[in-house]
Amino acid sequence: MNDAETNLARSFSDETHSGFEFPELDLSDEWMDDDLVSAVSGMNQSYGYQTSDVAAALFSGSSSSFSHPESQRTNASVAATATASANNQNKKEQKKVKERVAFKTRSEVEVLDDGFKWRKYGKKMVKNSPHPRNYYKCSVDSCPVKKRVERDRDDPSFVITTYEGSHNHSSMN
DNA sequence: CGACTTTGACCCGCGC
DNA sequence: GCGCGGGTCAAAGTCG
Repeated sequence: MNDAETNLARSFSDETHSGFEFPELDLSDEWMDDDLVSAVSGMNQSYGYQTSDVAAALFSGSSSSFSHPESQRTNASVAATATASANNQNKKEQKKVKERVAFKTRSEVEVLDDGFKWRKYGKKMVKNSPHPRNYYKCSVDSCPVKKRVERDRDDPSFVITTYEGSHNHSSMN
């Protein structure tokens, strides 16, 4: 882990950021699954924004209801687009009830501190991208949450983080 | 010394 | 049925 990132992330929530560029949150089909897909984009900061608020809200409220006051302060812009799953309860939704939440964040490091501890368990090269994709699991005892991190194909300064499942616990302790 | 990364192999679903 | 792409396992290595 990186202490510098952690400290930055922790202290970031106290600052006030206003120069927030919101570069056209495009939900491409690549990561638009048939499940719930939400997207967070933004941060003119290269890294160190506070994702724990976002993550906490998502993990507690299951991605549709996102009215967390903290998230506004952190400039996390959320587009809760349940578009794909709105009229698509054909086949997948009956089998897979796992919620899937995708973030697209501007960052130069892919391991962002969201308040949880992650254990990497895999790395793969993806076909449509020159960048690898990393697979993480929550390292807390019997927590089923998985996380997938990859870089944007044509904008490597963006990182796409996909959470899957919800935590059993409040934090990493 | 324990917890975590790394990395190739294995597995599985899907399209041809 | 086979090959490919994506996801996971697990043994060995690394780090604190």
